[in-house]
Amino acid sequence: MPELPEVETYVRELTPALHGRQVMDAHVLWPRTIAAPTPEAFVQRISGARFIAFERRGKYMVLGLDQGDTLIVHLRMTGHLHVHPASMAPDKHTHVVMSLDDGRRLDFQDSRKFGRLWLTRDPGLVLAHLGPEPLDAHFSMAEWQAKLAGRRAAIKALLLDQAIIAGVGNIYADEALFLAGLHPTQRGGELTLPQLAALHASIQAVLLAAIEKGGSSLGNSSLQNHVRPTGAPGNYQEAHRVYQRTGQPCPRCGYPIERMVIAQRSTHFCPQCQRLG
DNA sequence: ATAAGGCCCTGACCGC
DNA sequence: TGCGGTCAGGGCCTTA
Repeated sequence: MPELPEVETYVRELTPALHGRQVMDAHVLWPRTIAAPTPEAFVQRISGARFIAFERRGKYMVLGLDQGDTLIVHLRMTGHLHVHPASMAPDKHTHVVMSLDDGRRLDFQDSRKFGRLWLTRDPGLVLAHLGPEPLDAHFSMAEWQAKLAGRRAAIKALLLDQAIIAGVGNIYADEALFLAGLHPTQRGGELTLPQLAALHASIQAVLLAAIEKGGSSLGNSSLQNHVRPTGAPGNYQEAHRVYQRTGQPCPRCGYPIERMVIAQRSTHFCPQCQRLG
């Protein structure tokens, strides 16, 4: 559930905490968390490396190190990356710990264990499958149109496809479709030019507004899906118009929000404001 | 090439 | 109170 706005918030807030910090030592407590290289090689190569660059690509954090490696982090559903005092005991869902040269510790914790870390000299290889960045100035209508042309799958499913557009997940797909007034089962390839333009604009608007609020924080306790590096939650969940608001009145017309399943994902929409056709 | 379904995981929640 | 079953969900993998 951390999607583009949540990951962007992470990268922005981790930058001042990690910039110039050196990893002194690392431990892997759940080996499958390390996608590549082997956990042993991961520990060896990250020890001694210094964080010098901080970027986001889609839902990936891309943290550049000074010895040629890049640490790539994907939080998936419930992953967290936090800087703690070294004296603080890691919680039970902590799978990777990295001791820093300032007496603090960078912990990766993830109750669902779906999150992954890569250490690579070629980040482009890990990120090669990703489609355009929705907030990039180069994300044009022409490219958007081309990506969806001929596609017969539901637009909701296509919005979740990271090769079509990078960084949109279940929350922001539902919110963008509502803003654009599009029914989630509409086939992607059958959208008209005005509909494509409305969706293109809605995706950008909803992502920017969510970044402004530090992302959306949902769930509770150990299933909290997004807590900022500072420990604060995001606030955008209060602005959700349809996501997880089944039965509540549509903010535009008052009709109850409905829920359906598309591509095995719960989908929330207003049947009045988002009509097929 | 595209689409659809399974899988990885575990905490929350429900019914008994 | 406790137990078993079901669900959620991103993205990779397999199958059609």
